[in-house]
Amino acid sequence: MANKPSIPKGTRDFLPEQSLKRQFIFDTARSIFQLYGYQPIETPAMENLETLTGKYGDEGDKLIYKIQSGKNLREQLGEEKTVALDAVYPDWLPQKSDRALRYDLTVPFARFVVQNQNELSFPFKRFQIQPVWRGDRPQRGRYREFYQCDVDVIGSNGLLNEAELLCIVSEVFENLGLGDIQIRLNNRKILSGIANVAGLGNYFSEMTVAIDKLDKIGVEGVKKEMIARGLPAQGVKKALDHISRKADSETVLRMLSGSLIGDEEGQRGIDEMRKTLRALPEVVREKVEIDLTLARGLNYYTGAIIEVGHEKFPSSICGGGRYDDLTGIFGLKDVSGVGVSFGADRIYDLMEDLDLFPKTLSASSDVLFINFGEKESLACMELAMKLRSDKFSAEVYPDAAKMQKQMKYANSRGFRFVILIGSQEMDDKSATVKDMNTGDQQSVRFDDLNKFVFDKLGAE
RNA sequence: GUGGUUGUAGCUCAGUUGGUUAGAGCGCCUGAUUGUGGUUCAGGAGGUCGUGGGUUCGAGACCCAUCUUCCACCCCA
Repeated sequence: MANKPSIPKGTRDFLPEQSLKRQFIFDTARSIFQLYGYQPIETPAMENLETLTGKYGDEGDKLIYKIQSGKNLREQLGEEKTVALDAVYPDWLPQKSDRALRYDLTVPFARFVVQNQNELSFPFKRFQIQPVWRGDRPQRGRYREFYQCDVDVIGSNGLLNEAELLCIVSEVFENLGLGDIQIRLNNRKILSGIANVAGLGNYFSEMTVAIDKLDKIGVEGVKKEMIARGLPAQGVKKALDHISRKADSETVLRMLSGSLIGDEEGQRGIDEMRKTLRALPEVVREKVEIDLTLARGLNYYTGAIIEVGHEKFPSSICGGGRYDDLTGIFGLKDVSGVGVSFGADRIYDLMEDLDLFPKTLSASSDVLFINFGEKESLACMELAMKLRSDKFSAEVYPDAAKMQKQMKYANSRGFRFVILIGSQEMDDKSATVKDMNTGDQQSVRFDDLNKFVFDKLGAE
């Protein structure tokens, strides 16, 4: 082998054991999504570049993976003519890119809805479990290729949707064994109201970016950052006074309602928040906390914003919100949506740290037939088929390899039973069945094999 | 994108101020046990020290570049 093969930075291979754990997360999410009536869809890994650009903010745009496609100018013009141009624009000529790998599942979903609107009935509830790509620097919990599990409902303004999504969030994590998460809820309209009242209406995005770091760098840190970004000091102080209030949600909302008098948008936000909370079943409501510092960078959110964190994990493991006009960009007006996205890979890392995956996931097969030669192995093929008809997993070792090698394979793969059928057993029409846990072995008639395995496995 | 960090056997890691032939544990292979794994014992294979340059009589170690790992920032699932 000349050079060791490798994979791109920030991507990973998954061994069977890891893959099973990942499947567990996907399966858990999928079953909850379906329980709430969401339907699966899939979209292509790549989108036209123009579909994605401008949707994620300046920072996001930089992280979109562009795919070189179409004919670049060098090919069109020929090597000779490009030499001069090359000197002036060194990275312009070779790059012609009009496609890109998807950055998330929400924007492609908006595109999907617009494109397929005639086939869908609204409100349309879908889920989607697929990989996305970001040209980020890899770090713990951040990869360049990772899976998102998205649930969205589009074509409905009702706040019952927000409530339902919070229920889903709660149930998915409960089912994964991650009951001790923090679900934080905020509303962009409230933030907007605070900005207006504080006289920071023109600095909305600067303000949100800064206050989002409040739990990390503290009030003073945020103040410094906002002033460094050029916000008027007076407004900064005012805004921070509103935001850094701590109390139970009803009290916070009442106080906010007082301070945002006269600001229509802010009042609407408060009202939405109230209605959302009121719609939550008690078991879910007690897990949701209002966090006025929650901002979220994605600029398409217009109402509720949701984020889920865990104290043992540095970044959010799930997030989402309401977007009033994402489809508008693609030509379909007045269709509002809400959704959340579960970061499967971050959830995986966290669950691995906390040792939360069920032990039974290390799925081992039930039965291995030792291969003693052609004639014997053919009998094994028949018996294996019969075992599988009763849903026992069974394999026949493919080569008549040394016994020791076959037994070692059985051991490392974790088979529960090894079945030996050599010339002796062929004559007797009964198999030697070895229990790999105890080491015991006994003779079982071919006809009684299924029942034997059933009794043994059923007893545990 | 900015700053730092890591890379030695299949895996986890030792390797002194630069100095002969680069080590350990685990795993793997062979045998004790030619129809019995996991335990035990004996033996064995496996490394151009991430890659490419450079300094030096001499580089796994020092310098530069590049790739990769992890971390902080930015941002985010």
